[in-house]
Amino acid sequence: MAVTIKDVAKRAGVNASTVSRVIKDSSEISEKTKAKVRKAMQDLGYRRNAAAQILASGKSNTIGVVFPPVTDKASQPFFMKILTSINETAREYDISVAIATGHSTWELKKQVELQYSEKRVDGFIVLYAGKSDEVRTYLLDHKVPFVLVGTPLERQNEITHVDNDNMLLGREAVRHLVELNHQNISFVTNTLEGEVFAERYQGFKDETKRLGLSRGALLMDRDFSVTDETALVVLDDVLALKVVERLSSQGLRVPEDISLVTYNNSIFGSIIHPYLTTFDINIEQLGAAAVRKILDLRDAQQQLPEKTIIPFELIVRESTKVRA
Amino acid sequence: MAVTIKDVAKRAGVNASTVSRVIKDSSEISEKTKAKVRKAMQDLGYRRNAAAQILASGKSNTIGVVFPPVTDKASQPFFMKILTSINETAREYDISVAIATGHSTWELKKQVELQYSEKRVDGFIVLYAGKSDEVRTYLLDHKVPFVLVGTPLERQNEITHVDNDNMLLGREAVRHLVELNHQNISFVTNTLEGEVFAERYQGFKDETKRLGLSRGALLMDRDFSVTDETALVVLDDVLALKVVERLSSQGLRVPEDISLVTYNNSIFGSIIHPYLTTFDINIEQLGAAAVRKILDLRDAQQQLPEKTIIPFELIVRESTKVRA
DNA sequence: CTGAAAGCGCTTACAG
DNA sequence: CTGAAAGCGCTTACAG
Repeated sequence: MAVTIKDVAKRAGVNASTVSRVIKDSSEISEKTKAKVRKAMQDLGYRRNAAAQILASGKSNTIGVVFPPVTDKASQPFFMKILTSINETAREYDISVAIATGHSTWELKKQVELQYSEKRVDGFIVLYAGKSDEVRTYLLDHKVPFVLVGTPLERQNEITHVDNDNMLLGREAVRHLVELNHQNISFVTNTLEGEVFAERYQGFKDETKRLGLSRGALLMDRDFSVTDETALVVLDDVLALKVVERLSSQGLRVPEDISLVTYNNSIFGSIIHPYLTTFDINIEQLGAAAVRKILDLRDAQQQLPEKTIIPFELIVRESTKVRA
Repeated sequence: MAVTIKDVAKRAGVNASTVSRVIKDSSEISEKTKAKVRKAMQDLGYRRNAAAQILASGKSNTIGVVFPPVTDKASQPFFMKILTSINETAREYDISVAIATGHSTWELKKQVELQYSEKRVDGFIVLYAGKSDEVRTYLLDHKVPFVLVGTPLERQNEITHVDNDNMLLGREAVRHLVELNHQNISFVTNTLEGEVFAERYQGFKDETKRLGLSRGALLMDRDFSVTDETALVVLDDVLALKVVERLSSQGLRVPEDISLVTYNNSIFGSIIHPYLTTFDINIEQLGAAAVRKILDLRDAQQQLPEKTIIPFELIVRESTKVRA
């Protein structure tokens, strides 16, 4: 059958345990022996058997990625992008990725529990934050290592998480618009829930207040309309598309009549004109940082929960301009 | 540590091998013994150790899902949707899912090779079709079980694949428009490559020809414009958004002046008006069928490559109307 | 229908 | 620096 450690050992004229040590590049082994063994591995085309290694070592070297329970939400480009980034970073550390998806938190919890109890994974990266749910409760209760992408609304102090600074994101949007000479600025949202809205809006309010420009939030619903605004901060790209359309039906053009800055830099922002001025939230780094954190947690190099802030970048495109 | 098969055996007063047989619900074991053993498993909270099972059985019970090499492409909703569907179907069969992502076919091939040679996966589902590449060559050359989602352009006869009937999809689009009394219909594309374009366009041509309405394809580029068309068939949702915009800038409104039918029923089609009339290609079923096929292949219940056709459904929304 | 035993391919104290 | 041995937790012929 396949080439095993024993075959390599025989060919190299050493013991199997030595081969094992060479595989993990143990500093105990002399360079000479290492070279000899590596040559034998080469010659034979040796590949480790993952299952055997996991069983013997007790480490799965696999992390589970938990998607949000709503399938619709999961089809946003964000998730595929971060999954790619997680997978690539994991590979650098020779770690595999398993996934948990489902239509409800109950299903998700079942999967998470199964994967962990069958020792398929060493820990999890959870791709949704906000309020606590069954999944998180399970992880916390059973002291399973995990990191959250986003900011938890509860027990924030006990959860290692990775996120952008959404408050700052709120403030910076205002700053950009004010630099373009805008004064009458509103924040547009289609939800009042979730930590993303809460924090971006808070940042928006803080900054407008600081500048003496205080305004409220506009809810994007049937009755949405603007009054004297010359600029808007919109919660995300997809919503921004709808806002542009609505404004247009009210005879307002972006950016000629009204400027608009939004978030996420997803593909939605650059399909049709005006291409959207948007904050890139650096999904690649979010994913990479999440992987590093979960590995730290697993190896207990760091036990205290901490928050990692990922920088963002303003992408100026067509939806904002200087107020005349 | 964790509860093992031995603990269960002791508690149930049987041999470990009997417990193992109960786990896989072997017909050799009496119902009485099964009940006894199951009770013991319950009491002890037994969970199998996945790695041990894989090592001993030689089956990983995991399938690898290979994403296309371009990250941009991978962020289309299609991929996350099918991944979800694959994962859910796999779960029904007690199968895990591993993923392979990368920026180049070379990276992808490296991963695929690694996963297979380390015996992490039993086979693969490849999420992109078209021309052959390193990945597919590797799989074919090494006789690795795999199924393609989409239609291969080469060696089609040797590859098990799952796809919609794109030719029929082309014809049906014409049919829908003709039913609405349209006669001057063109096909709009932004690429001349790929089997999706080739087949949908072929179907379009066949049907228009049959009806004596023959027209060519319009390439969506800088110079795009229509002449006497009253209806268009557009290659996909995202392109359709751009087409609507371009038409609008030429003073043509959809569907008042020109009808438009497109494909994929992605989220892009229902963000802004006109919501697009589109064919739902049934991604869930594509994923589910792919899983079943790869399991069949693995278990060699069926060795001959075959094509599985997944049905589609026309979703009529706002972008098509009866020609006055 | 059930048990005893060997084995899957690694890792890791323990010795030297 | 290297080897011999036990063990990780299962599965699966082989016997009876």
